[in-house]
Amino acid sequence: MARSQPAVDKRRMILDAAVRVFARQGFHTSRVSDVADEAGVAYGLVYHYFDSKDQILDTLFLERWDILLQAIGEVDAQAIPAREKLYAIASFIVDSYRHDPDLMKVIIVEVTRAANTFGRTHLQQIQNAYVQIAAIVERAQREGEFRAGITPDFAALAFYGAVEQVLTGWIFSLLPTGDREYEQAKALIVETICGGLDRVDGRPAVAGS
Amino acid sequence: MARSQPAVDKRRMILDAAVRVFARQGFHTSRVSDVADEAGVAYGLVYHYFDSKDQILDTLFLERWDILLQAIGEVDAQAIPAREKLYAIASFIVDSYRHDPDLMKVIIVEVTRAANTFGRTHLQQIQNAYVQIAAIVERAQREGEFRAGITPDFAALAFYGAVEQVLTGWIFSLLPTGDREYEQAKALIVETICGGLDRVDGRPAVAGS
DNA sequence: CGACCGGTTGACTGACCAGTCAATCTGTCG
DNA sequence: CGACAGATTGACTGGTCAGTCAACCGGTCG
Repeated sequence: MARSQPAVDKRRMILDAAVRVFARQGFHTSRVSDVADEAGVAYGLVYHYFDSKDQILDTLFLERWDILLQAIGEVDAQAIPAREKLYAIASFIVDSYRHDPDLMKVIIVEVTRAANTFGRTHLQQIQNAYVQIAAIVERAQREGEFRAGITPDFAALAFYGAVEQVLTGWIFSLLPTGDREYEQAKALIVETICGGLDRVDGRPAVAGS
Repeated sequence: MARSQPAVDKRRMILDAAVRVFARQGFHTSRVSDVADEAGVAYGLVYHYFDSKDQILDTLFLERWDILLQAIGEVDAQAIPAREKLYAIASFIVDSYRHDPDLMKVIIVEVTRAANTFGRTHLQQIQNAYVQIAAIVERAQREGEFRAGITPDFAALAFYGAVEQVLTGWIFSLLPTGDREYEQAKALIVETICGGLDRVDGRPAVAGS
């Protein structure tokens, strides 16, 4: 068996296995032994690399959320309309789901939407995303792209809420999945939040797919 | 001690105690003995009235969700614009929170947002709400009040997502609470989802409080 | 009074599982 | 080689609770 000097990264294998197990069974019905088995590793090794079962989930969440926050920051740094910024953020999150649905499922279901369990610990981190989105809205209002009257905090909540709700719909098979659906969702999220549902004379309807 | 023939309703006392305990500690860190103690009742009596700890939560959820579904149905039966229907639904949910924050916290945090635990069992029931909201949107589109192009399912998701996200904000103190805030939230949810964030010439900004 | 019964009690049990730890393995370096 | 260090193993322990159950209580009825 070809293996490099430091051997295969067992820590990484445990994290990857944990994603699969947590996605399949849910965090709190997963036993540490399930994760060890899935990783093909002895029970005790999990505790060589992690202090606790919780810490595994913390690690998964923080790794990914940092990437998200950084992506939002980069989007915001570009000189493009706010609507396009929101589209880029929705895209990033949707594509994250497309690329690794199990990981996103775990993060959303077990952390983000579980605010009284793990979310509690990471509330600050989660809120960072809202704050960044609110800043985008606030600037767009100041510059006249978005109308005033809707508080930026609120708009951020609604935007993030829509994104999370759509992912949740995919996760629990309430919505069809697929490349077409992913692209359509990005467009519809932005179109709903920015354009609204109201019919406004002279404003064209959204183009189909 | 004055007590009527059938004695005080111990079953109800257990349910009410459960709401307080689950809201305070979260469902899965609450012990059945915590609920019994809070209700001032012996441990075993809980199992006289309920088959399991889970069934207590199921009961709380179903009781309340039925009321919500019925309220949505009644709203939809009225001959008023869709925008007002959505406002009435948002009002109902927000007022439910105002009236009994602990109960709504438990329902949202432990059931609605916990789709892989309890939500799984009640997915159908939860989805009923989406379906009813989508029907409102669909009709409004057919009648020209809402523009076409945004699928009703999607609009329902975004609307419900915004409401749930706001409640979550209150529950975890990310948003200020209070009568003013509740009224403002109702208006802003509807204004965001129906009116959108975009500035549209000739459309007035939202009035303040 | 005495039998009966639903409501009520709380000690107890059985299962489960996170986390520990002593032993073993593997590789490296002098 | 031999000794040391870090990686790896998995049996075991301690604590936690959900759910059970045998006993008890207080009212009702014949």
